[in-house]
Amino acid sequence: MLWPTNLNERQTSTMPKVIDIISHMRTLEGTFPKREQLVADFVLANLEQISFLSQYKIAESTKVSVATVNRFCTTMGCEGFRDFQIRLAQSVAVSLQYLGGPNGDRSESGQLVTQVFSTLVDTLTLARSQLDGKLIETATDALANASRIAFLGVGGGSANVAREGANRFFRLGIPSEAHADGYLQRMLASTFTEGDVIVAISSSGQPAELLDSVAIAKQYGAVTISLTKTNSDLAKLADISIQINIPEDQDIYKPSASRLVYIAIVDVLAAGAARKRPERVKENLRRIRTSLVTLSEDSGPKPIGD
Amino acid sequence: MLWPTNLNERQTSTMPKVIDIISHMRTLEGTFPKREQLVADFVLANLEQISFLSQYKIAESTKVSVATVNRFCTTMGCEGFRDFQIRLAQSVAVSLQYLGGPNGDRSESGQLVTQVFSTLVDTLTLARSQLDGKLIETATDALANASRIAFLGVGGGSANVAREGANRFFRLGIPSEAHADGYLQRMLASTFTEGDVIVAISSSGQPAELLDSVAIAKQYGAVTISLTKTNSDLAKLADISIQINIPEDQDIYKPSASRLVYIAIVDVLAAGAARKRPERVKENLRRIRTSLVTLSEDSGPKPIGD
DNA sequence: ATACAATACGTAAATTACTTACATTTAGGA
DNA sequence: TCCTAAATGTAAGTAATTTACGTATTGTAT
Repeated sequence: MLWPTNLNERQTSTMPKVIDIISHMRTLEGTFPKREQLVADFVLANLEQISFLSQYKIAESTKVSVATVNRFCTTMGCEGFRDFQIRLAQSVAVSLQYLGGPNGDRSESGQLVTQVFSTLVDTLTLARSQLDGKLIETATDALANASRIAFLGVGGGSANVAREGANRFFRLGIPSEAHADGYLQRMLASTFTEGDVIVAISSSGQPAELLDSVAIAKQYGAVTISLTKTNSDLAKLADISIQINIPEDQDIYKPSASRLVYIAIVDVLAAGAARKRPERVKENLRRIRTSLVTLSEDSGPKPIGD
Repeated sequence: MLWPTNLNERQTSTMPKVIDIISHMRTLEGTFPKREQLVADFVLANLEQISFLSQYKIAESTKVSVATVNRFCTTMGCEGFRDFQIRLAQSVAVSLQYLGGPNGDRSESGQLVTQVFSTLVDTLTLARSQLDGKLIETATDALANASRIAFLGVGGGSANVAREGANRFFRLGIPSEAHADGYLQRMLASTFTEGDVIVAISSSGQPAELLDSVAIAKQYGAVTISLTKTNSDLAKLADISIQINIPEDQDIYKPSASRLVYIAIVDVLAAGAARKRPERVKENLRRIRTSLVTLSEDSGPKPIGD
């Protein structure tokens, strides 16, 4: 536990609520009042330093009043600035643990790399906390027993995730395809029936072609799984909905981390399904590996399918 | 003084990543003055709480004066109580990391999720440590100024990474395409010339079509960037080689994390290139966003391209 | 459009916490 | 025993945080 466990009533009053304050901050991103948002931005941009600064310094740097900085802390669910400072220090320490800390690379590019990677790690952490084991269990069960699977996605990002899905699952010996075209999706959906599984992927959860396809497939008895935003239309429609709530970064120069999270979840599903049908998987992977060996002489263990 | 004290030094000097103040305290055990030793004992006995207590409370509990508590902090090599508190919080957070957090989800699926995600995070960390800022700088420079870019990949995984690349870069206003077919790749490569950039992606770094394509494009004056295994043929061939050494997991049930790392690196490149041409990027993203708005009524900030 | 309510924000006072200076005590050695 | 230096506590001084309150801004219902 990161929080005081005895000594005074700290413990009984307002305790663990916030597990990882950095993720929490990203979650709240955009919901802050204007000036507090400035503080949030500054904090995120100076994670490592914040804990060693005073409220006053932060107020100065962000051009807001000290009180606003303080309010920002309470908005974050902390007791006050002090409390916030400590919790942030802990979160940062944990993150640095993963990222190798303030290593020598202070160049602009080095910072860029760090920034992108830490966002990814943070986002992965955030997503992981939203995944329910039971739900994954249900989903992998359906997938492992599917007679065929279609991964549907619309738009660059989701379409690629869909391809990844197909790419993973056909290796398990389950006929799998990915489609990004709305008409094809609907047509395909209408051919799906009992024993088949549709996986609809969308970070917005709104595209009409996906909603239609899922509805159609459902009607004919196929199992529908969605991988999408919490409470979106798509999430409500599918039989099994893996719902993830990821704050999209407001920095338009920074690629969104959500695709990566989706791919990670697809990985989880594939790994889970693989465990449920070990013999077939082994045999299939062996065959695939064999087919690749002829393509290059080097015969060491290598990633399957580049 | 053990650690750098002010902010500027903090950044430049080689500070230990995570200062382990706890073991430092244990090292000094016994060398403290009598009353300070009392403080040390108390701190070690209440590690998790200390950071949320005030000097007064500690002085009270240990029956020493506030000044002694403060002196204890300076003998520990800290600036003062504040500094000590933060550092201790960080050490404690890191220690607790290893002891397995409040991971409620002990189901088999929950563990599966944890396993996949932590593998990913570990792999990302590993990759991050192998990335050189200067190289990224060179690569983003070339990309940002490219008149067109082709992302080439072979096989399911790399081909998808290539698509991701194209998907990212066309948003920046740079004509970008992705190809997975060996013949197309070679044909395309022969049309590339000065000002154009080829990005060849392969986790093995051996596919002949990639090697050929890179060689051809190079010959006609295009810049070639590779994203591949350290010291592979492809890495040796390309002008700018981003080399990553990732141990492929032997657990065949566990999807390989390398694709994810490659995508992360593509993200870095895209983010870096975006920063180098801010105006064009902003305008392009605005246009894309606008084009999407008509597709769904919700107009809040959303990921671009689902 | 207007007025009312709610939220957001800054100023300044109040409080709390931390630091330092100095006086007193203690311990060890000549 | 006396002297010195280190150790400790007291209390003053300083810095930082929190709270209270008034103004401005935003949103909403009439």
